Order: sequence, then C-alpha cells, then structure tokens
Amino acid sequence: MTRFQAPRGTQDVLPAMQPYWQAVLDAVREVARLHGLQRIDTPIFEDAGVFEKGSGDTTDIVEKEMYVFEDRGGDRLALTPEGTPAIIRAYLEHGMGSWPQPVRLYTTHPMFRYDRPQKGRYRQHTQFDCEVLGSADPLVDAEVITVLWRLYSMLGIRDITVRLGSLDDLEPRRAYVEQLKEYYRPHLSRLSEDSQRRFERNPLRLLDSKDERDLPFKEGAPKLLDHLSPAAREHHEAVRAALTAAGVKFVDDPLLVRGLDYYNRTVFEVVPDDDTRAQGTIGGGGRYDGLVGLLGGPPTPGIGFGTGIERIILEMQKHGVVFEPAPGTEVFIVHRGEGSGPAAIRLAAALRDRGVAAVIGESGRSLKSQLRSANALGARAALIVGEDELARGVALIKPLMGDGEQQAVPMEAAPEAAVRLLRGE
RNA sequence: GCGGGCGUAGCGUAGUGGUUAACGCGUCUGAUUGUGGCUCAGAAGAUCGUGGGUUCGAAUCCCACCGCUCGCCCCA
Repeated sequence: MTRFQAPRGTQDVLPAMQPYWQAVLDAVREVARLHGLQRIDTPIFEDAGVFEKGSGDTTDIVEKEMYVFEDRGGDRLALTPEGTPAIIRAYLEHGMGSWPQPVRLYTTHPMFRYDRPQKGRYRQHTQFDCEVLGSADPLVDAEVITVLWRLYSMLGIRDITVRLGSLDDLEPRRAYVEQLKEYYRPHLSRLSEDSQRRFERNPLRLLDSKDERDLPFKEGAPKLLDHLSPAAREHHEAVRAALTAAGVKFVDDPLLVRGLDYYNRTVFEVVPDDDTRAQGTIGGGGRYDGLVGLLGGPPTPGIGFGTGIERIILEMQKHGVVFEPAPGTEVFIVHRGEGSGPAAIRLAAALRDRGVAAVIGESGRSLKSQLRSANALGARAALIVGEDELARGVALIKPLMGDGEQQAVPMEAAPEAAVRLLRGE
C-alpha cells in the first residue's frame, strides 16, 4: 500500500506556519480597508473561455499551464490560473459598470498553474488580487501600486523596489515592435535559441535576455520607454510624479515586459533588492484598458495587480519576521474515574460559554499524563475531577503558572472560579 | 520542456561493502498506589524512496524509475 502524498507543487500549511498566513491575511484586510477596496470572491473554477479570451490563448499561462477539464455535463472548465479575467467576468455579469466608478475590488484566491515547482513557485498558490475598474487616471495607477507598497511595509518587508514600465497603447506598440524586429533581424542567427523563439513569439522579451550571446545586441536596441506615444509618455510621467509624492521607491525599467497579452501603458513588478531570479518577484500587475472589451463588455479602463502570499511569507522569513506562539488553551480539564467524562464535558461547555478556551484530557490516562498534556498546551490552569471530587461534588482548581496552591471549589462554581483565576483573582 | 543536487523512524542527523541500522529532539509509559514543567528509566516507531543488477554479503557500488529540491524558460 503506497502512501498518498500531496500532489506535486502543492503544500500543506501546517499549524506552525499559520501565524504567517494570519498576519498576511490580516494585513490584506487592513490595507484594503485603508484604500477603500471591496472584497469579492469568485469561484475556484470558471468557464475555460474566460481565461482563453481574457489572458490570451497564446500566453504560457493558458497554453501550457492551465488546468482544463470537462465536467460530467460536458462543460469546459478551468481552475483559475490568474485573477483578473475572473473578476472582470463578475464585473460584467453583475452590471458593476453602473456602480459608482471606479469600482475597487480585491480578493485572496487560490491560483492553479501546471508548472515545474521550485522555490516560490507552486502549482497551487494564493494571490492577493486587486483590480480597479472604470478609471484611466494615472493617479489610480499610482494608488494601486501604493496598496502593494503599504502591504509589504506593514509586514516588515523592506529593501524592495518597484520596477515601473510602460507598454504604450496597442497601436503605437505594434509600430515599436516592428522597429525592434527590424533591428534584430540581421543578427537573428547569432542570437540564443531562446531569443530566436522570442523573436517570433514575444519580441519585447528579446531585451530581457540574460544569455551572453544576446548581450552585445541589447545596447543598441531601441527601448520602448524612449519611443512612447505622447499620450502614454504623459501618462507615465504622471504615474512617476504620483509615486514620488507617495514615497514609493521605484525605478524605470525599460525592459519590463509581462507575460500577459492584455496589458497596456503602466506595468510594474515589485522585486527584492537582493534577488535577481524571475520568481523573486513578489508582486506585479499593470493597466489593461482593452480587456473588458475583449470579454464582451463596453470599453472600460482598468488596472490591477497580483501578489503571491507564499512569496510574501518567504520574504518575511528572509527578513527574520517571527511570531509569538499563538495563545492557545487556557484551562485544561483533567478527569478520572467512573462518570467523570460527562462532568468534564459540562465544565468545558460552561467555560466556553464564558469565552474561555478549554480542552479535556483523554479518558483513561493518568493524572500525571493529563497534566503533562496541560503543560504542553500551555494551559494556565487545570480543573481536576476525579472519583473523590465527584463524590464530594467539587472540582480542584490548580494554577499552572506561578506558584498558587490548588484548591477545591463546588462543581457549579468551578467555571467562575477559573475565570477569576485567569483574570488574576 | 531542459539542466544540477538530494532521498536512512514524525523531525534533524550518524553509519560509505561485513552480525539484531545508531544518536538527538519529539511521542507514549513509569519513578510506591491521584498531580505538570526539571531529572531519570523504559517502550513504541525504519519494507534504509521503489525495482533490478554486481557480490559469499548492499543503507553503502552500478542502472532504471519515482519523489523532493535548486536553477533555466515563464510566472505570484
């Protein structure tokens, strides 16, 4: 009999890791409140078309990483590989276009991508996703970036930089890409295999190559940021000015290209200053003014980001963020002998009615063993109900912190006595 | 999809051709009959990732597969 394992690229979040998750989720909630973001939850799976149309069916995410399946009714469904198209689907489905604009939404949602796992990359991960729909204002771009910035700072993550780029609008970008291809075409045979592929598939990525064979050509290549259309140039400058005003540490990154087709104008990533690996990126996003239209809606501008909670936690650990053990059991109920079980249950219920965390020892274990459990759980007091106590109608209350004496109290008064003891008499 | 590293009790490790695979932590039990932490004693817990090969003999050497992990492509 082979034992089961968690599927490749998935992980169990064990109790010891929960404080990190709790801290991140708390911070997400708080930063969302501060920025006026409203929570939305979309299904784990969607019609596969939402992503094929939305994310773009030539993107890696859709082409090689999406979990697609047919359900018993014959519908083609996909496990959510990224949040934006799903949220836009909901925006359109529920007529959010007639809510006060812009609509500011966020979620934390599991994402699924069939990819080779490695540090910071999993087949199931969780993203904090934020989307603001219905505004083309560059101030909104900056505001969205400050959501990320504030979140990271709340969590003790420092030494990070926002990389800021602009992909211009669709038409001017096409012209630029032609220019770029013209520049590279004569050198094609001397480029790396990766870059030869990029030339066809995603020419913008040519500039992002780290291969030695490609480096000599990068220098003279036309840079997107130097060839922006006037409107995109103005937008980009406005975002920069706003980020400066907000105190966000950022740099222009003329090579920033993102793996999704729908972005235009502002794109950004947040990377740790000491991490150059691709999956060092802890968050990223951009503007997508054409996407709502692609999904069948009226022309509606939008911008958003995703940030991986697992990566945030890795970064927190790198920064030495640690948590006090969460306060657990307050009162441990030790019981022994005939009829003590129901008495213990009754005590536990009475304690919980008073808001006290109570755990009952296991039947049949010695007092010593049960008290050891109490100690292991960090309980601050024990209530002991044995044969003698049952016969006398009392419970023993024993302080486990400090050096108080244990004493007998009437059974009915025991819960209140425990509460008083926890309060410090 | 490509390349590197690693698989020994729940966890961390030792053992690198020779009896019943060792240690620490953790778990459970006990230290005069009903009392935690510290200490002490004992116990349970391992098909040495799986399968094949070499050998008188394999955790140890070889091969394949599986898994984990790190990096590349790409992404959070």
